[in-house]
Amino acid sequence: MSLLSHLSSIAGEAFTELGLPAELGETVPSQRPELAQYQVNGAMAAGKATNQAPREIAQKVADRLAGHPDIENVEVAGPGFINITITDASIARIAAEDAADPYLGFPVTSDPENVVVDYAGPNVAKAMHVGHLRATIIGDSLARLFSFAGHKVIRDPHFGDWGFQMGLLIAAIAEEQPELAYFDPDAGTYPSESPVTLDDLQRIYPEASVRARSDDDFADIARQATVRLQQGDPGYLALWRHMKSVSEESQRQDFATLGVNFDLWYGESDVHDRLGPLVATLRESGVAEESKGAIVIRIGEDGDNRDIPPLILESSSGGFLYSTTDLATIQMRMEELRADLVLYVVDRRQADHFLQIFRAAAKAGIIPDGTRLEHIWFGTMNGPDGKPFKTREGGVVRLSDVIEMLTEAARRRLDEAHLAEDYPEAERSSIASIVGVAALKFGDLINNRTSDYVLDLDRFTSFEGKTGPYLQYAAVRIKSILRRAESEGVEQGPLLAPTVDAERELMLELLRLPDVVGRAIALRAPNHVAEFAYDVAGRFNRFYDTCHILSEPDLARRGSWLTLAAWALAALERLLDLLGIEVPDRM
RNA sequence: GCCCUCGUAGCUCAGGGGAUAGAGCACCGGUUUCCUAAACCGGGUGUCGCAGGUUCGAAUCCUGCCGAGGGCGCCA
Repeated sequence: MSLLSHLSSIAGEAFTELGLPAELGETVPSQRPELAQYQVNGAMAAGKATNQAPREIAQKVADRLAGHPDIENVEVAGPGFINITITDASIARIAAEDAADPYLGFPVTSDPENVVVDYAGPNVAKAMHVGHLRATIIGDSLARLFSFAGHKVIRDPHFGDWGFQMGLLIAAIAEEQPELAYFDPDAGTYPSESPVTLDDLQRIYPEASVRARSDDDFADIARQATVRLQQGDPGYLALWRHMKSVSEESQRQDFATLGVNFDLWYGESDVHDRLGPLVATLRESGVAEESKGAIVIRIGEDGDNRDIPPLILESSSGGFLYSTTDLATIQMRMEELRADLVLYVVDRRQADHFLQIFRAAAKAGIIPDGTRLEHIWFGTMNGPDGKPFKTREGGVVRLSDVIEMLTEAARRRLDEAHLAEDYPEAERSSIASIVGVAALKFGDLINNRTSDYVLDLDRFTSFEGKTGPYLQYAAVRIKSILRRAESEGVEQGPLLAPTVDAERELMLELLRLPDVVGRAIALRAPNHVAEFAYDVAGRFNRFYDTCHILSEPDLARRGSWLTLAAWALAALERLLDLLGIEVPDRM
């Protein structure tokens, strides 16, 4: 259960008895741990509302709380803070409940929803690069959080495979290699081998993209190619399949390295059959209209503080765009997936795009009441110069290169510190990989989603202090104790009321889990989980230093400590899992 | 030009209208016959960009200004 809601309801009752709203009893962890464990601030707000002295109200509430069996001490301080310390017995009692609960006290929802998480956003012709990193690991963590909370989560990377970028690629390839069968209207059959590699595509696409901006003729050819592809030209489709599959192959590998899995692997092209009918219907109903040769939905509303451009469904050359497929994808997610909530984990720069899409979807009547579409935006990951992370040559940094760099750093750490020297080679390299990925994910997820931050490789590869490996190390230490306990026949016992500070503080920390996870979900903010996991690991490390479990002579105490360690491990592993971080058995 | 986001310790960043604004790194010192030292303990730093406002109370909410980044019709 949530200890804070338990305390809030006790305090709320005290306020109710005074004829005041129960919400005033909201209890939070104390900001002054040397004074108390928890605090209630409602008396000050009540004082204002009822024109009474806040301290008097606080005192009346405190008097009522003082009689509660769970409360050890209650004091009024300052302008009207109510400071609460709970009894060690009640800590142990609630701790025992949470420790035995597979959900660690978190109240799983009784009303599961279908939650679609749209994240990662891989594209044809692009290997995953560091720009995809945040979307991938934030999205993955959010998917894990909603799943833990009991919702039905559908993860879809929403592969970008159907827009103008395809026309650009086809046009550029046609120019470079006009002899290919794909461009011969009479070919009929096409090679089974791709004519291009991912490296080719990564070279061709940026070139074509830049060129189209200044070369109008080329841009026109690319637009026409887009339309021809979308209309089903067999040669273009055959080439498109090759480009799609070489891109996908490398991306799937990167996702596998990161431990990220999807439930669907849909792309823009999968809603292709919906595009024409959707646009036609919207024209008929008057939602969409022609403007400057294109078909658009005007989405401006009264009260807007600026002009918001219309959503373009069909370009003047007749091609469908990103916006069209996105709108059709919403329709598909409503009809086929029955989505109640869709989270778009996409960077901040696309805020206007999603504003347009969401408004258009509402205007088009394709989202039922009660369904929420949310753009979960995040800031940029920058290099040490404060600008988006690039190689020294100015190119994008491949995600696989970053992962490799971190894995190597973890490997060096093992070698230099003479760690794990007697482990088999396969295990050593597995540890290096797990630790490297943890450093990467934690280093990102510890930041507030909405901040830009600097990816400092020195910091990411230090593996000390507030890092992923720090958390893994704490978990590994517990695993080691539990292994030894088992081999020595030492058994876990019932949790006793804590007697030493380090023990009590670890318990109180672990009791926060339900509230922290709930808050992370409500705010769609994995950094709360990351921060909390760090706090738990820190508390455990202090406990580990202070209380030597296996040599404890008091057997009941030893059993209780072992249970506490097992609980801390379960919490750490769960929290790290919510961040998408694995824990090795030893490191 | 309009709009959005951000500005907190030397650096990188947390921070939920509440008390004395916190971590990590860096720097200095200490801890290992004991469950993994990737650990633990101690040491000090702030005009919370600036100026107003709301509030019993503001890093947090509002307004203006300064600075940085981003977005603004057929790219995604």
